[in-house]
Amino acid sequence: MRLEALSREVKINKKNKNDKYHLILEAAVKVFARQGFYQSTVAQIAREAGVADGTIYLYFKNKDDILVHFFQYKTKQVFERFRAEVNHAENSLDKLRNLIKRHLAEFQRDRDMAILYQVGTHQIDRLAEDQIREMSKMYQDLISEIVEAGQQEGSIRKDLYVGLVKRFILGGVDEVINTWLHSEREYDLVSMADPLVELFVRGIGTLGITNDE
Amino acid sequence: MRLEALSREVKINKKNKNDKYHLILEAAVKVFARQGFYQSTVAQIAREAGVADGTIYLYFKNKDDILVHFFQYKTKQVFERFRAEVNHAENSLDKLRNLIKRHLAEFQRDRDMAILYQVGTHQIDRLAEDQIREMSKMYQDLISEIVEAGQQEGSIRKDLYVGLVKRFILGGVDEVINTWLHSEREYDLVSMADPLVELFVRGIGTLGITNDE
Amino acid sequence: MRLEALSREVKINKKNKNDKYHLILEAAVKVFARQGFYQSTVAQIAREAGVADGTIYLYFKNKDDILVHFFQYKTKQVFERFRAEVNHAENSLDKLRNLIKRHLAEFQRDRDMAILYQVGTHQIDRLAEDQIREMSKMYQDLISEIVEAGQQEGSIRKDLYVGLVKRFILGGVDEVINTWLHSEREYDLVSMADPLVELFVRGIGTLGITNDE
Amino acid sequence: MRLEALSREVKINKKNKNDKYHLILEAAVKVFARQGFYQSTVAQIAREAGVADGTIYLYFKNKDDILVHFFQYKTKQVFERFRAEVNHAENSLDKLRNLIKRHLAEFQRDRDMAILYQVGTHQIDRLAEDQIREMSKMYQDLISEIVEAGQQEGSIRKDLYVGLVKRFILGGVDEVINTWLHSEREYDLVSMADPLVELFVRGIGTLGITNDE
DNA sequence: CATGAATGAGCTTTCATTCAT
DNA sequence: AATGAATGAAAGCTCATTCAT
Repeated sequence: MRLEALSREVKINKKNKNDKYHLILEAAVKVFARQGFYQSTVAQIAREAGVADGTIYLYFKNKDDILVHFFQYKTKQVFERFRAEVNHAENSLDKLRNLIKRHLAEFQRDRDMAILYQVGTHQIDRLAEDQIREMSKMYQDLISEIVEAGQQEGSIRKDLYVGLVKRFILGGVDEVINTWLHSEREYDLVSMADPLVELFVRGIGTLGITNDE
Repeated sequence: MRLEALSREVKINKKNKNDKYHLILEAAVKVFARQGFYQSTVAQIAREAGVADGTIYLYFKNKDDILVHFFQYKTKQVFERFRAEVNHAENSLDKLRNLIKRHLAEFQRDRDMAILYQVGTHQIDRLAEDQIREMSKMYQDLISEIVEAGQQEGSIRKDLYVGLVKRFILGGVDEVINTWLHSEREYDLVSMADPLVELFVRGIGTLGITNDE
Repeated sequence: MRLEALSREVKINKKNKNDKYHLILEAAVKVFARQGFYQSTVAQIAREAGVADGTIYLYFKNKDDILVHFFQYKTKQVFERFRAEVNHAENSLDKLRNLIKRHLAEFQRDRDMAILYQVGTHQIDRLAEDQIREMSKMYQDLISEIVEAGQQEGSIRKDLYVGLVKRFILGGVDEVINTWLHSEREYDLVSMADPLVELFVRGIGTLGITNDE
Repeated sequence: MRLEALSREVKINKKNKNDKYHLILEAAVKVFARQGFYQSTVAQIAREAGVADGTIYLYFKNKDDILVHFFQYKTKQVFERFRAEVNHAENSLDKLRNLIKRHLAEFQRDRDMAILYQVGTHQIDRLAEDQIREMSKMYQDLISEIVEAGQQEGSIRKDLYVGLVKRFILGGVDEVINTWLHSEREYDLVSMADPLVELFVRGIGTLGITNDE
C-alpha cells in the first residue's frame, strides 16, 4: 500500500513537472493565437505561463520548437478522437457526418487551437510542416477510407477521383471553420455539420432530381 | 505629331519611374512568397529589386505598406477578370465553371501571388485585412449571384443556405490550390476545374442516381 | 540709358539669385527655431524655402554651413546696430541703456533669431563656435568700452573687475530674453530694459542708500 | 547578527545591480557632455558604461529617457544642497552668497553636469522640459525667498520687481558658469562668488557713493 | 542653375538565447 | 531545476548628400 501511495505521489510529481511542459505549451498557444507566431515573444509566453524566460529553454529547444511540439501533441490527441468517431458509426455517410461533427466540435471547443491550425497551417509551414502535413494526411486518409467504404456500400458514387474528393471535403470544412473564426457573433459551429454533409453528398445541382421527374 | 511623340516619350519615362514602384512590388512579392512576410527583410526586397534600401521608402510608407499595396493592386486586377468571366457565360453552371477555371488559371500563372493569398490570408490578417476581406467578399458575392441565378434557372437547388454554399465552394477551390502549391510535381491546376465543379453540382452521393433506378 | 537699365536688371537678377541664398537662410532659421538644429532636416528647409533639396547645396556646403552663414550674417548686421546705438548716446549709462534696449528690441522683433541665439548658442557650439564667440566677444567689448568710459566719467565704480561685469550684464540680459522666449503671454520685452539697467547700476542692496541716511 | 550581515550583503548586491542603472547614467552624462545629446549614440553610451547596447533598454525606456532620468536624479540631489545652504545662513545676503557659492561649487565639481545643464537647458527643452523647468523654478523660488527676507531685514531694497531680480541673478551666475565652461584655463569658479554677489548687491554705479559725497 | 530621385551609412530598438547564480 | 539580467546580432527606418537630367 505504501509503495503504491509513494508511486502515485511520484507520478503526481512527475506530472507536475511535466505540467510545466504543458503549462508552457498552453501559454504559448494562447499567445500565438492572440498575436501570431512571429509577433509573439518568448518573454510573453513565459509571462503567460508564469515562468522565467530561461525556463522555457529547459523544455524546448527554441521558439520554433514550441510550435512543433504543440502540433505533435495536439495532432495525435485530436486525431485519435476523429478516428474513434469514425469507427463508431455504422455506415459511411454517418462516419463522414460524425467526423465532421467532431472536427467542428473540437475546433469550436478550443478556439486557440483552431486559430493555430487555420492561421498557422500556412504561416509556419517550414517549422511545423511535418506535423501539419501528418495531420492533414491522417485526415485525408480517414476520408479516403470513408469514401472507399461508401463506394462499396453503394452510398457513394464510384466515378470519383478520390484525391479530389478529399480536398473538396477538407476545404469545405476548413472554410466553414475559418468563417466562424472571423465572425463576430459566435454561432454554433457544430450545427453547420449536417447541412454541410448534405451539400457534400447531394451537391448543389438539380440534375439528379430533375432526372427523377 | 511631334508633340504626340514627345508626350508618349514622357509617358514612357513616367512609366519607367512608376515602374520602380512596380519593380519593388514584384520583388517584394517574390521575396514574401519565398520566405514569408515576417521572415523577409527590407534589405532582401531592395536587393531583389536592384535598388537601395532607402529607395523602398520613397514608394512605400513601411514594410507593411508594401503588402497592403500588393493586395490592393492585385485584388482589383484579378477580380475584374473574375467578373468578366462570369458575365461572359450564358447559364449559371457555366458561370461557376468559368469562374473557377479563371481562378485556378490566375493562381497557376502567378504562383507567388497564389502563395501570398493562401499563406498571407491568415498570416497577416491585420495588415492587409481590409483588402483580403474585400477580395473574399467580392468572390463570395459572385458565387451568391451565380447560385441565385441558378435557382431561378432551375439548375441549382432551391433548398440551399446560400451562405453555406459560398464557403463550401470557396473552401473546395482553396484547398485544391493549396494542395497544388504544396505538391512537388507541377500538374495542371486548371484541369481540376471540371471535376471539381462536377463535385460541387452533383455531390458525392448516389442518392439522385439511386432514386433513378 | 539702356545700358543702365540693363545693368539694373542684371543687378536685380543677381539680387534675386542672391535672394535664393537669403531665402534658404531665412527658411532655415525658421525651421531651426521651430524644431532645433538636429531635429530639422534639409528637406524641411528646402520645402520651407520653396526650392529643391539639391538647390541648397548650390549655396551652402552642407547643413552645418547654413547655420554658420546665418550667424555670420546676423551677427554682423545686428552688431552694427548695437554699435550705432552705443555711439549715439552721450554718457555711459545711456550707452548701456541704449545697447540693452536695442538688444531686447532686435530679439523681440526677430523671435526666430532670438531662439537660435539663445538655444543654439550652446547646442551647436562646435559648428558655429567661431561666429557665436565673435558675436559674444563684440558684445562684451562694447560693454568693456562702456564701463571704462563710465569709470572715467565717474558714473561707474572704479573698483570693478571688468571681465566679471561683462558676464554679469550679458547674463542678466540673456536671462530676461530667455524668460520672455519661454513665456506664454508676449509682454513687451523692451520695457524690461530700464528696470534692468537700474538693477545693473544700483544693485539690489540698500547699502549705498543706508550710508546716505 | 548573521541575518543582519546577510541582509547587508543582499543590500550590497542590490546596490550593485542598481549600480548598473547609475553606471549607465554616468556614462551617458559623460558622453552627452562630450558630444551633445543628438550627437551621442546609444552604442557609445553602452561602450562607455561597459555594457551591451541592449542592456541600456533594461534600465531606460529609450535614449531620451536617459536624459530625463538624469535631470530628475540630479535636480533633486543638487537642489537639496542648495536649500540646505540657504537655510544654514543667518542673514539674506549671506544666504545669497552661500547659494551662489554652492551653485558654483557643484558645477565646478561636476563639469559634465554643468555642461548638460547649461547646454542642455535649451537644447533639449522638450525632452527634459519638466525637470529643467522645475529646477529653474526651485532656484528662482529660493532667490525670491531670499530677496523678500532681505527686504524685511532691510538689507535689500524694497522698490524691486522681484521677478526681474530673479532673472538678473540667475542670469549672472549662469553666464559666469558658461564662461568658465568655455575657458581654456581652469580657474577657480567658486572664487567668482564673492565679487559676483558684490555686483548683485551694489551694482556698478557710483550713485550711492556719489550721493555720499 | 535647378531639380528631386536615389543612395547607403548609420541610427535606435527588439528579442531569442545564454549562463552565472 | 529555475531564474532573469545580460547579450549582441539583426532589423526597420531616416536623412544628408550626390548627380543625371
